[in-house]
Amino acid sequence: MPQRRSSSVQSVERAIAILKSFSTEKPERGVGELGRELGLHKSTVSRLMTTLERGGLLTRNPETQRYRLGIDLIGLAAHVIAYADVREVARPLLRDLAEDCQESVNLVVLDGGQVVNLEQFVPPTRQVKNIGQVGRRLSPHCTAAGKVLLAHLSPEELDQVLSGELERYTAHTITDANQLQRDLATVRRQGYAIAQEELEEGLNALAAPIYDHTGQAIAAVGVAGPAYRMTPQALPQLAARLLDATQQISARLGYR
Amino acid sequence: MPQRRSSSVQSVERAIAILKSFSTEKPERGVGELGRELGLHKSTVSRLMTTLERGGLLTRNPETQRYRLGIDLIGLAAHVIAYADVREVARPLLRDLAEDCQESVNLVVLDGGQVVNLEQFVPPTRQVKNIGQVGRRLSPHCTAAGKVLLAHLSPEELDQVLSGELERYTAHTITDANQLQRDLATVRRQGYAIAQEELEEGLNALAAPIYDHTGQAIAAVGVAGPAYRMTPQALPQLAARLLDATQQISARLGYR
DNA sequence: AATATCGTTGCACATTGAGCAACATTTGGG
DNA sequence: CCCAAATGTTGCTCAATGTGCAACGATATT
Repeated sequence: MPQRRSSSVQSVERAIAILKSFSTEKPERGVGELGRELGLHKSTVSRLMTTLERGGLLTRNPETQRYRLGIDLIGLAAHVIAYADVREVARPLLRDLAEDCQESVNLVVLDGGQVVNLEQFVPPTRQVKNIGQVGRRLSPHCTAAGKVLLAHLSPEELDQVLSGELERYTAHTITDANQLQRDLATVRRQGYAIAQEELEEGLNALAAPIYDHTGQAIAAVGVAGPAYRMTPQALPQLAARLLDATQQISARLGYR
Repeated sequence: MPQRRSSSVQSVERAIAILKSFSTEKPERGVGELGRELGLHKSTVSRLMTTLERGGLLTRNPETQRYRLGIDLIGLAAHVIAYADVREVARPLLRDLAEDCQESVNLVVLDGGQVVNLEQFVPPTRQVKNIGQVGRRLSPHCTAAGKVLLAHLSPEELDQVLSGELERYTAHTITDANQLQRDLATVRRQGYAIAQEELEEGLNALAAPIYDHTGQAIAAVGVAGPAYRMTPQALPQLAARLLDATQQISARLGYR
């Protein structure tokens, strides 16, 4: 009696696991390889992948016989409405922001208590090219953008999100709920958030909210860079530039 | 004996059908509604959708109880490597192109013998906002961009694609394979394709190829607009501007 | 209040999916 | 050059799993 999780469809669960096993590091995957990783028989994986391929969610590289994520995912992603407008509106402004600041800029939202990266812009000169970051999920308490979004939740929603442990990532991560609450109050007051090496040593970030026409903070924009460039002295200027961008975006979404 | 299609997983097929049932017109869907549409029992659909939600491919609107496509699809789409570079490189240039031409611009690729829209840019002034077009599939023979891509296939691949009927959409649709072959030769010669009301009455289009560093035509850019604006007299100028953009993109991808 | 519509859940059956093993291919090494 | 190891696909078989049914609780509509 395999502890059947209430009303879930096993094969679909597995199919999703297969889709999610692809990443920037592993953009192409084989049947046997995945079978081992997921603890499934290769025949099972083979059939699941064949089905996904028929559905357009996977394509196969005719040379290597291995699979890649399929183009139809792009169509599906395009219909993820929730934030389609924001992305569309924000894109050009964030591109400029990234260029002006010469730091990488992210557009994120809160989903299921986590911060999800919708879009990333890296300044054209720095050829870092970490496009794979899009879709990445992070804890909100250690991210500037996460703190911005938390700061705009209702007390109940916030409690919900903070009910669990606050995981420690670095020496500077805020792991105490009360301290975080105080920090969020500051964020609300000054209109933007700062995170100094709270997620990763040597990584600082700034973030500000985007409001839609109803006044809801639906997304946040973060600017992140190495601590030696994003010094306490440099932050005010960057923050001003950031707020300029986010306020424009909010305005174009009908805010105020 | 339900004619079981060789080694496909039924529940996964159905899950994919559910995902694909979302569209710009129907961005939110309910269990019963979908059950009727797909000919499945609501309990079945309920369980499938619950599973998809757990996997992040669906979200539910807490107010209406209905489902939407989930944010994780954005992450998956971001890992569809095949054309990630092209999109990234092409975006700013195509935005400018759309603005200059004051027509809508599309970035498309060929997949499974069909033309798939990867990205669409509508000139900012015209608030048409048909973002839903992304992911749409069209027949190649009646599209300017489709003809560009067909023109760059090997003879065998081309035969493969043209093996079926050429469906007629308007009086101008090319439905004769030989005539199409001649048209494709013209496309190859002049470096771009024209489609005048071949897909839709009153809709004209231009398209040109994008080459990657290996010299392969991996994508095409189309400019489409109403026939009364995209007149035969206006086309040469537009084509020049289009080719300028596509050549720049190709160059940035390492072509030549 | 009464009725319709919604989505979820326990139950029971058999359909469907998964493991096994054999197969056809390809790859790499000795 | 051939053997060995790994690849992915397919018939077969059994039972685990997914599905339809029906009953339920919640909302919405009249």
